[in-house]
Amino acid sequence: MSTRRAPTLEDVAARAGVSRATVSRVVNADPRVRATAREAVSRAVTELGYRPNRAARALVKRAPDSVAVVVPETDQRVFSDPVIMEMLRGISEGLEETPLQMVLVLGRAGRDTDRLERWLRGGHTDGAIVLSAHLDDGVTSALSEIGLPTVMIGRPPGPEQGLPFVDLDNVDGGRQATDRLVARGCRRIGTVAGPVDMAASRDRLAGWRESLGAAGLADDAVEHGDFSSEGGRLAMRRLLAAHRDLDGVFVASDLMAAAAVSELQAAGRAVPGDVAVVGYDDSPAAQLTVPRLTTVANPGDRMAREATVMLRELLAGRPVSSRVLPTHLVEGGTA
Amino acid sequence: MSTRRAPTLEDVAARAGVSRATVSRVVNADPRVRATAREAVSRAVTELGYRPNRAARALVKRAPDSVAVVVPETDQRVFSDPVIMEMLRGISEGLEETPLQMVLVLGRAGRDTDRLERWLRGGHTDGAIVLSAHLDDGVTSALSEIGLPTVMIGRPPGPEQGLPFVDLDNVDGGRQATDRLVARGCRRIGTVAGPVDMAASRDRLAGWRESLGAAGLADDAVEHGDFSSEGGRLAMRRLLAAHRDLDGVFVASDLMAAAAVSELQAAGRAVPGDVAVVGYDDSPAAQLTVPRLTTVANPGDRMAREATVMLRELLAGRPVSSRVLPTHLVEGGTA
DNA sequence: ACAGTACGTGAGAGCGCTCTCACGACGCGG
DNA sequence: CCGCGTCGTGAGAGCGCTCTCACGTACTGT
Repeated sequence: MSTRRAPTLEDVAARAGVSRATVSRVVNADPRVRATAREAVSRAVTELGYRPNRAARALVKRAPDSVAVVVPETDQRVFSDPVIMEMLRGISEGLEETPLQMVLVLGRAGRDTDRLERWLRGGHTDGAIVLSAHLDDGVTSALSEIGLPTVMIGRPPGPEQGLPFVDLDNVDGGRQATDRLVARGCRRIGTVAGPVDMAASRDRLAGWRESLGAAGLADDAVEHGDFSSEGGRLAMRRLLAAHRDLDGVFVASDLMAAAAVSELQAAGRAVPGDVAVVGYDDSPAAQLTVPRLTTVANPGDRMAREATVMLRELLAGRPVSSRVLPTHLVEGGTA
Repeated sequence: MSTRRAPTLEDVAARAGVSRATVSRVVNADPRVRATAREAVSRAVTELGYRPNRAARALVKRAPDSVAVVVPETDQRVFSDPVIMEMLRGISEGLEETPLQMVLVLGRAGRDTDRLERWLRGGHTDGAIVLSAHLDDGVTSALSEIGLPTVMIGRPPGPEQGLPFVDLDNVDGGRQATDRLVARGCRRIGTVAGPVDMAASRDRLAGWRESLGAAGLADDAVEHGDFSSEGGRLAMRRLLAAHRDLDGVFVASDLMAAAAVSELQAAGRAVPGDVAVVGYDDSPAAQLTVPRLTTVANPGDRMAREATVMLRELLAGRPVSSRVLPTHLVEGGTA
C-alpha cells in the first residue's frame, strides 16, 4: 500500500540495460540510437510506466513552459459573457502545439488585486495574457513593471501602459454597421450602446457617430445597455419612447440586439420593415432570432489566437507591436 | 542587451554574505533566522530582483503543484453557460491558499478526445477536476484508467467510472420547487425541463415528478428547452398552447424562466396571479426580472470549491467519497 | 566553573533530467 | 594496413533548489 516512488530515467536505464543518456535520447526522439536499443528502452518505459518528471526537465532546459491567463473578473458582466469562453478557447487552441501550459488566474479587481499582483510577481509563469475588457485595475501596471512578457486582449482603456495588445477594430465595426443602415435608406438612426467604461463600447459608439456624421444625420439617439439581454430590452424601450420616428438602430451586442428586436416587434414595429436593426458579435446564440440578425463579426477566438502568437514572439525575445484586427458585416435579415 | 541570467539563490547568498541555506530559509519564511540576517537577505533579494525557480523547487520537494481543470467543451451550450465561469471561480478560490496552480484544459469531446487523453497521460499535472455537465466523452474513463487523482463536478451521466464527484441535489431541488407550487394551491403544474442528455436536467425533472406524484397531480405537461433564453421562451409557448389550464410552471433554469415569465405576460397571464413560476439557479442575471424570480439555489462555486477540497484529500493520499450538496428555495415574487 | 540546551548557520548531498564530451567500434579511402 | 570520419553510447557535470546534519555560539541551571 506504500506509494512507491515513481520510476526515473535511471530505473528505465537499468531495466533496458543501457545508460541514462540513451533513455533520454529515446524519450526525446533523438534519431541517433540503434533500433535494438530503442526498442529495449521503449519496452522498459511501458513496463515501468515511466513518465518524465516535468520539473526536472524544466530545470535543465530553461525554456518557458507556462503562461498565465489573467481574467480580471471585475463584475457580473464578464461572468456571463460568452466571449470570455470563446477567448479561452482561442488561447487554448493557439497554445495547443506548444509545450506551454495555460494557467488560469481569476481575480476580481480591487478585492484581489494585491493577491493577483503578488502571484504574478511570484514568477509562476513565463508570460501572461490578460483579458482586459475593463477599466484599468492595477494589474496591467503591475505587469508592465514586473517585466513579465505580456499581451493584452482588448485595448486597455486609459493610458497606454506600453504593453502590446490585440484588439478588433470596434470603431470600424460600428461604422460598418451604421453605414449599412444608412445605405438602406434609414434617416433616423439610434443606437443601443454598451457600458460606458468599456473601450469596446466606446469605440463602437464612436464608429456609429462617424458614420452618421459622414452621412449628415443626427447622432443624438443614444441609450446604454449592459450587454445583457434584459439590459438591451430596457434600453430599446427607452430609445423608442424618446424617438418614435426611429427607422434604424445599431445595437452594440447580439444579446441586446435579439432582445431589442423582440421589443420592437412587441411595440408593433416590423423588423426590418419599419425599423432595421444591426447587432454586434455574430454570436451563435443570438443567431437563433427570426429573422436572423444582421450583425458584425467579432471573433474573440481569433483575437485570442493572435495573442498567443504575439506572446510566443515575446518569449522568443523578439519585440512585437499591437495589432488591430479587421471586422466585417455579417448578412442577416434584420437590416 | 544580452538576456543576462536570472539571479539564483547563490547570487543572493553571495550578496547578503550568508549561505544558500540561509537565503532559502528567509525565502521560505523559516522563523529561525536572526533578524539582521533576514534583513540582509531581503535587501539582496529586492536589489537583485531574485525570484525562486519554480522548477528547481518542484524538483526537490516532490509535492503536487498543479491541477488540470478539464472543461469538455462539448457544444455551444456550455460555451455560453455562466455557470462554467462560476465554477472556474470556485476552483480558483478553493486553490487560492494552496500552492496548486490551475491549469485550464479545454477540449471538445470527440474532436479533441485523443489529444486530451494524451495530454492527461503526459503527467503534466498532479490531479484533475472535470467539469462534466455532459454525457461521457471518453475523458473520464481515460482518467480513471490513468489513475490520476480526479474529482468530477456534476454527477457523470452513464455508468459510474469509480471517480468521486460532487453534485448538487437536483432531484431535491426540483422537488422543492414543485412542492412550493403545490403548497401555493396550483393544481395544473407543468415544467420547462432542460436538455435530456444532461444529468442535472433529468434529476430536476425527476424531482418535479416525485412532487406531483406525492400530491396526486398529473405529470404530463413537459416541454424541453436548451437552457437558453430563447429556448425557454419557445418551450413556454408550446407548453401554454398544449395546456391552457396551467396554473404553475417549474422552469429548470433562470435564463429560461425569465423568458417564460415574459412569454406568459405577453400571453396575458399574470405572474404569479394566473400562473406561478419557479426557476432554477438563483443566477444574478436572471434576478433582474420583475417580479423577482422565485428560484432554487444552485451554487456552482460552492460545488467547485468542494471539489478542490476533495481533490486535496486525494492528493494527500486519503480516500474520498462522492458528495451531494443540499439546495434550497430562494424566495421571490413569482410563486 | 562546567555540562546541557537551545538556536542560528553553513556544508553538502541529492532531486531527475539534459547535454557535452570522450571513447570504442566500425567503415572507408589511400 | 593505417589514418580518418562516423556513429552509437556512456560518464559525468551541472540546472537551482531544499533539507539533513553537524558545528559553533550564547544562554541556562547547578
